[in-house]
Amino acid sequence: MSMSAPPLQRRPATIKDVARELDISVATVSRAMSKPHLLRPATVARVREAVERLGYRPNLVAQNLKLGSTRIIYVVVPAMSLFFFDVFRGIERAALEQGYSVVAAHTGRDPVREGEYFDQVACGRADGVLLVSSARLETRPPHQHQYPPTVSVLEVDEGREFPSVRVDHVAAAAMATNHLIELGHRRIAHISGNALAPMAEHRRRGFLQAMAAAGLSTEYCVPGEFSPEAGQAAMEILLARAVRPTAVFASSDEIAVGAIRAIKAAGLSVPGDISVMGYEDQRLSRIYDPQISTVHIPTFDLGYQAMTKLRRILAREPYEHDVLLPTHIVVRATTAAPKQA
Amino acid sequence: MSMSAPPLQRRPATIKDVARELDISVATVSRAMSKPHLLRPATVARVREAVERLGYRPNLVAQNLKLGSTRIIYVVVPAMSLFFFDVFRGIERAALEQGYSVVAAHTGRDPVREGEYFDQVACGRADGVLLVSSARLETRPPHQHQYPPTVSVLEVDEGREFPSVRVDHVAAAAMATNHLIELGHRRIAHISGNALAPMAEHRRRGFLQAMAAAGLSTEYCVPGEFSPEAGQAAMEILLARAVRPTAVFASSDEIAVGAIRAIKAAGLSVPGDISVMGYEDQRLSRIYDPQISTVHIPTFDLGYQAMTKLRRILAREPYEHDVLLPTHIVVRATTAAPKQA
DNA sequence: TTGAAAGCGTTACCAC
DNA sequence: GTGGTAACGCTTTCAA
Repeated sequence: MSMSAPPLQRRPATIKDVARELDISVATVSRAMSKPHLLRPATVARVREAVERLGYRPNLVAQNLKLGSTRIIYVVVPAMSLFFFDVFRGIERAALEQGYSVVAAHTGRDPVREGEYFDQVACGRADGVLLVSSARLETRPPHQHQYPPTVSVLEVDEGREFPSVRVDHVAAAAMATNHLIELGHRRIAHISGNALAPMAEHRRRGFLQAMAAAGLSTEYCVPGEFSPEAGQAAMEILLARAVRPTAVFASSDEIAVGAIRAIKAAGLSVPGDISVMGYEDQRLSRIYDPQISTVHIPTFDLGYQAMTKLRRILAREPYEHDVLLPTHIVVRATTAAPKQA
Repeated sequence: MSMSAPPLQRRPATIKDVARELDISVATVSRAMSKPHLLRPATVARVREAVERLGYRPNLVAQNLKLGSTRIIYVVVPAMSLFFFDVFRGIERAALEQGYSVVAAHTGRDPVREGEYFDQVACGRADGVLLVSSARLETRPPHQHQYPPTVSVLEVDEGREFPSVRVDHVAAAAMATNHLIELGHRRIAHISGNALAPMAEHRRRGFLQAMAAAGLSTEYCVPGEFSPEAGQAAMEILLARAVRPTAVFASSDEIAVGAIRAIKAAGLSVPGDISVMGYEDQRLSRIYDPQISTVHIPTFDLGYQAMTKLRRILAREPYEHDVLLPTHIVVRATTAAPKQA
């Protein structure tokens, strides 16, 4: 095995090196870089040449320290799923337009790591955070001291009450449940998402409300996780019941995929024997065979508007605290009226 | 619409505030934070209390400037796909163990943005970069001055020759093609990935080599992109041929999904009429119905080992320049012998 | 065990 | 137009 020696890394050139090289002051070099209109064009040209020759790049860390701003935004995401990355795309677009850089900080739904990223930003690493959903309040470690400018995306953050751009998951989940009820279903199951995710809780709540309003039993409500595997396992449990449900509202499209697998594996058909409703309208729900009926969440816009709001906050412009975006149902091939009404 | 006023943000406490509060020197406060063993326990306790009370957090930017290190790694990813995020998970795990923070920087396969992230790191924003695949050489803007410590993951970066941890995509793609050949297929198609992605090019090359070695025609090799939509469109073109292929090697699982959709839509069956081979072994290939035969790429290990290597480089320890990890074929439900041999 | 002060690489104010 | 220099918030050497 051939080992390489560590590469010799010469010290990067600083503003002083450039100034010394040209026998001018560092102030002039600095101005040539950021405010060239204040200088004689000839001077700017000389500096540019020397900068090129020495390979000088301004040290961003020093710049940040002096300026007190980084123009970086941390996007804190609980998990790496395509759903969250659709939100991220919207954020990225807005950031690009507004002169910010964004980086994604992944927490794996761990409140401790979430706290660490908040700390980094509070300590000057970035100007603000976009919190894409988050951990449950009760699982969080006690009292962070002071939060950096933050906007919640996709979901309110109960307890901290950050400004938000979100959808009403309770209402949207109720809407999905009502779609099933209106088709004529009475025994409707729900497979929920991760116990720690507030979004999962809110979707479950919407299901319970809609069922209660229709006077239906909620005995088919089972816990799950945001993954096809968990969806499949939960559905298998549901199928083992003496009296099976005729429809299931899954807390996400991924869960729906798992549920459909389980139903097919049991020799039943979708939606012939059992209807399946997803949530999120991920690309997966359009691609899957059969295509999945689901609830559309305007992920891109959510991200775009959240970043825009954060910019306003940082610029100390007025903003609306809580912004709600609309959702709607997308009926595809996995929901239909029950066989025997 | 109710507008909130900008929140009044009091200046965060600095080390000086704490020192003044206790009438001690900033040096002592600094030591109490990072080298408490050098101080009288009573002093440390007093400082701790004041820090708590004032809500002081050391400014990381200032710390970084002084120390010349951030302990942050930028993970530069070309696209937000689950495939890349499996790699990211491995990186994260290693970083956690080794005391680094990682953030994901997304380029959307844009060489300009890739360059910007490199610049940020070269200017001190992070200690190094993990380049997960990258843009093609010819599409890159000319001469960046000096690269920060970088490790290529998943693929070599031709032209810049960073140390790497990767797989041999040419060999792996040839392996996949040979699987189809060994099953008895002769008219084998290939749908390739994004033209700008080196990985797509290498997989295509592997296909061409294997076909040439078997003396088979490569007339069914068509361009595509790493998405189900592109896979579907490409497959439709292939199906319109006078003589159809009996098997197709897709450059990714996502492309395979699209191809399968097109085949089914044409009233044909997989693998009865046409076999489909994927690549990457994403979770999708296990979840899809039918489950997709594919090439397994050890994404997690790739990420883990790349981060470990980068740590060695930063610590100026010796390391192996180019590390190759093995791949293998996973035969599932989409490949079989052709109908009429 | 603690304090004074230099210095990390910038920017911006105040002179000239 | 350009230069000198203080300051951003921290760590660390040197002295005491």
